[in-house]
Amino acid sequence: MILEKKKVFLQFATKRGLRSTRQRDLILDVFLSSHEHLSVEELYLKVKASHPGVGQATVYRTLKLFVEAGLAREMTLSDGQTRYEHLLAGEHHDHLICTGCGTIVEFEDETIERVQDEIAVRHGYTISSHRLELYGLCPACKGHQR
Amino acid sequence: MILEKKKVFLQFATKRGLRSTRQRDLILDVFLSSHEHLSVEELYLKVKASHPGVGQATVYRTLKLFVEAGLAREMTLSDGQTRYEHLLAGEHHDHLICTGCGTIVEFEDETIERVQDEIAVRHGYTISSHRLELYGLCPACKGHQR
DNA sequence: TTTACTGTTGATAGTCATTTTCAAAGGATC
DNA sequence: GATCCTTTGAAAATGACTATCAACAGTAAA
Repeated sequence: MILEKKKVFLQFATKRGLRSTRQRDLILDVFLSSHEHLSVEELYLKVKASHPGVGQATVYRTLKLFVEAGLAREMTLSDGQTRYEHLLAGEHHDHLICTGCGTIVEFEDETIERVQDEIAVRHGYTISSHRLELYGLCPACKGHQR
Repeated sequence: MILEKKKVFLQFATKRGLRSTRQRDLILDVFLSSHEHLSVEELYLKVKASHPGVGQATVYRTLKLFVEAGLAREMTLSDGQTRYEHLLAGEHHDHLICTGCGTIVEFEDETIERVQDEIAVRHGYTISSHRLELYGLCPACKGHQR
């Protein structure tokens, strides 16, 4: 699974004439081995923890490459930080975000996808992507409420 | 309709002990008379066109007041600019955004709203708001494609 | 209407995330 | 290993937005 993705990036790099460097390998490892929706800063800190020499500009640059390679998806929530999440081939999912603790749950719903297509057709649009975020309180945070 | 909204703002201002100033009246006029999804910068330019003395900090501040007054909604697309759109009482709508020319179409769909609620319940969440954006090419831009 | 009080404004400096710049370092190819 | 040219790290630059603060202007009482 991780190997699979490494191969994808390798192929992408080859096709684009990119060089293979320690930094890119390292950042890819850290990215692939984390399952959260990491912000660039968080990822940078993780990388720096094991390899202090890596600059954050490199992390920014490399994450953009992952997006181009189809390995990652950029997501901008309303907190002003760009996050990157794993993207499995052909997969689409949306997010349920807790406004209390920030927990993000992923979900997928076929009905919504279908209705979206209908709406697009009705307006003559051809959809290339979409973004759906539901904001609210998760079970735990509801409990803590006064 | 516009008068109605002005009254809403007036009431809000009174309740909050805000003073009525030329700048706020002006910015409200410009905001209410534009039907697009304006970014702060765009609105600032419109305001400045007729009244060059107004500072952009005031535009930023005033738009936030409109949100608090329930007249406007903040929306952040992926272009890094905050936009403000009109908000009618109790109304919810989503956006269809052309990746070619940036045109934004609003739509509302009851099925999607209902499915969203179901999903939230399934995960034990209580939804307070949501955001749905569909990105794609509008009919005009599809035509221009090579 | 004048005065005194206090909210508001505009200019500017500050912040924060992200991008650009550029010299030095390091892959890749011969 | 020499050469070429991409990549890197540090720091400066950018862009959107926010905070600061002295000057200004509503407002309500005198």
